[in-house]
Amino acid sequence: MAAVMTERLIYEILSAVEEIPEGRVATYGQIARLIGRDKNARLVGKVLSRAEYYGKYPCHRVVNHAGRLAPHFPEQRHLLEDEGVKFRDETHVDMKKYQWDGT
DNA sequence: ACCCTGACTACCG
DNA sequence: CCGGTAGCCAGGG
Repeated sequence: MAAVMTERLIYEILSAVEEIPEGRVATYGQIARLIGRDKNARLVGKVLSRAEYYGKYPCHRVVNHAGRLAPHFPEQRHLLEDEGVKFRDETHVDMKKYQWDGT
């Protein structure tokens, strides 16, 4: 049963990620909140780290609360810049301007 | 059940 | 939004 719940969790997380508009970014906490699990931000990260295994989703549009890019995901910056997202430095997205409002 | 781990976060300072 | 600290909770061994 625990496995079943995980599968549903994965589905919910990926569905939420799929809603992030192009050129916008969301935080792990935001995604967790969207699926009604605001305490499970870390789990969101875990699922996204394996997202490519489940299918293709815009996981590059998810960053941490400070706009920091995900580790072990070198292409993330390039993918975001291609959508017009500006960076304040090598590793941080300008959250003030590009964080998705959830609508 | 216990312990460790992590693509996290809220809270200082 | 930097750095350190302390909660957090599902997974895997």
